[in-house]
Amino acid sequence: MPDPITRKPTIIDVASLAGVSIKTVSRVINNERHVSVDMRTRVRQAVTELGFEANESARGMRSLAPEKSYVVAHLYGDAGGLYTHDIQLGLMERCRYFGYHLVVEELDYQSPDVERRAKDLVKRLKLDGAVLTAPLTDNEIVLSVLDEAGVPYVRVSPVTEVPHLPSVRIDEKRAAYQMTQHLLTYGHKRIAFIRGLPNHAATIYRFEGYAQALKEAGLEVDLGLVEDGEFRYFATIPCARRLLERDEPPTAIFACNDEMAVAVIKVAHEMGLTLPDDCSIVGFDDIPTSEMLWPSLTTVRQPVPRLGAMAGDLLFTRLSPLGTSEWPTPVPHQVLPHDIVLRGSTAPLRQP
Amino acid sequence: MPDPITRKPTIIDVASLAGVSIKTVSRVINNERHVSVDMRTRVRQAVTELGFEANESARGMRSLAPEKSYVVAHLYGDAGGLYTHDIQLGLMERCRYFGYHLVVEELDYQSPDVERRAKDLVKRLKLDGAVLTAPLTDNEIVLSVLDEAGVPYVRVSPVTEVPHLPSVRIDEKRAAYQMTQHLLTYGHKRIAFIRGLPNHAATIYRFEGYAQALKEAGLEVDLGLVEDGEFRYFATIPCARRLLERDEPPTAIFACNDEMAVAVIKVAHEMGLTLPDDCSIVGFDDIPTSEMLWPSLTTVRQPVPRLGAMAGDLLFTRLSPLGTSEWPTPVPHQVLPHDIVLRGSTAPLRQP
DNA sequence: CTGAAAGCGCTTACAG
DNA sequence: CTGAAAGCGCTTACAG
Repeated sequence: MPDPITRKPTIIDVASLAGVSIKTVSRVINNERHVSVDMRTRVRQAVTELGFEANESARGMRSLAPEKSYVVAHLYGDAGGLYTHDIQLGLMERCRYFGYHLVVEELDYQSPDVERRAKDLVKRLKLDGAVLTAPLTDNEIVLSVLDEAGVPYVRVSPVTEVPHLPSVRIDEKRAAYQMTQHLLTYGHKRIAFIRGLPNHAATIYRFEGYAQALKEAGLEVDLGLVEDGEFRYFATIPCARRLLERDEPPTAIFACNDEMAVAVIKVAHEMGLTLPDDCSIVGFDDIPTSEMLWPSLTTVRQPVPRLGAMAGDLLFTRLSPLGTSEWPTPVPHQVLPHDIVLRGSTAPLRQP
Repeated sequence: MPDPITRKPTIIDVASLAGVSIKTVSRVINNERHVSVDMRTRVRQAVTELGFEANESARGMRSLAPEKSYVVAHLYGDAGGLYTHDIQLGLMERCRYFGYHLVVEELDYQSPDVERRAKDLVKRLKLDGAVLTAPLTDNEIVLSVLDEAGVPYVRVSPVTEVPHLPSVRIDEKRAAYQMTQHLLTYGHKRIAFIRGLPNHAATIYRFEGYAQALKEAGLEVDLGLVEDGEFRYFATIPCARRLLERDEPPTAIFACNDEMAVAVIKVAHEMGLTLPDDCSIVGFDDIPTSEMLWPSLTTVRQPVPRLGAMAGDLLFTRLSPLGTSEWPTPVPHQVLPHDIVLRGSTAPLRQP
């Protein structure tokens, strides 16, 4: 017989110390009803005295209700960027509040690896839930892995809204429409647009808003003024150069995220242009850098950490003990407000 | 008897289908030796035919060797910042390579909460390992929780090196020394220094390098030229203003991270100073913004993602099947190389 | 190389 | 309100 001091105490040790059956111990540690106060006290005391901790494996073997893992995942598809980090910041804050832990997983949506990795994640960690950001929000493989495993998830800014899948986003199209109107109001007519990666709501709807504003102003989208910057600084440098070196350069440039707008400002500086007089430049997101620049950047403020926090709130409300393990009806589709932040990088069109 | 189609298949189902004992099935699925090829094939076939998956709870109940979780954590103490994100970027890449998942946890080291949260994390997720960044690297509570749970960890840029605890860092002091020398070579003598948060190696050793370079040049540290910017942009704005509005303003400012240097540049612009002629400004880290600025920032390039990746490599090498569950001897203390990146924000001292 | 039996630490289902 | 017994799906230790 092993030394009782070295062995981890079991429910049997607790029962014999408290002088009750193991079933009673089980009832107490699981907070079941129908236990007398006396029993409860004696068991509680024995538990603390022995430092007893229930063996989760043994529990998991018999329990019908699978034990909650208290782990949720943020699944994202694009390596870097402040966007990802800010979503995590907001989500993390809610995780802490609700007592969950956050696992972050970058899934390469173009690789055959996705399915294996997603499945491994779900199985190994027994995920209680997930938050998806672009472009995984619309990735059929990832969604079906989660669906099959019964893992509830919230999509942040999906391309396609699906009625029964909760989502959180801003009104991308309207924001881009308003920003374009701001430029039009300043008298600009030759307004270039720099797109991000395809398959992102941020690219698709922002471009739509831009196009609609032009159209309503009686202007046409000039595809010669549309470039693809992949959301990234370095990819945007040549785009900005092409635009600004045209015979008739645009008088305003709308980059559909701030990182790309920063690249445009840099190129303009290098070319010796005076900002914002020679060219108005606007971005989208309001990353911290935008305010730090000179001139500081006119942009759309998207409450990114709040998007993450809101996604967490939806998830944790459903996962709470009171939750019905169903999404509420109607399924939530939150649209958070954005702001048009006017700063130093835009100015009225200079008269020729 | 339940419908065999709805029930998850067990080792018994596999055994009876394959016509062997459950023990043989156990041997095959655990890749033990001493099983004939014939048996092995029959069992394998039955496993795939039934879609059998071992029940981890049942396994965990008997197994002596605790099952690996394939989860490691990045524990950090300060909310935001690109540094944290870049560490994760590098670490994540190694996680993927070695087949691990990454949980990120922000622990408020000033709250009594830390211990409870750290313990919950270790227990719930059965962490296989952890990577710590400042200021948790030197937090006794967190370290002891990990030690007691037997979770191996790697510290990134700890304040105090401990021989038996692996670490990864750059030579902060030498880098700051070199950067200060760069300013001295340009003829600067009134060089201000902006510190970050206390308890960070980044604050302590960078200041030491600065002080040593001054001393060797026969100069003294003027505490009137030392400010505390908490590593953050907004906290640094008033510091920069105080410095630049002095009767005898510094001719150069060394901010001990880039975010603070960016704030200095912003304030200088707002005051109408010409950069770098009126004031040379340097930072530390080489965040992406530094290159995007105008003028772009002279700084120390710290390979942050590589620090994260290296921490991961140390951890995963120890966790690998071949690992001895001990750190190698001698315990690794990696010092990665840094670069002094000269850009547009520094210039020789203008002769009065 | 293979198998029959015991038992891990709990929860379930049933009886009182 | 309490308990005695069975059994979850595996691995361990032992026997052949």
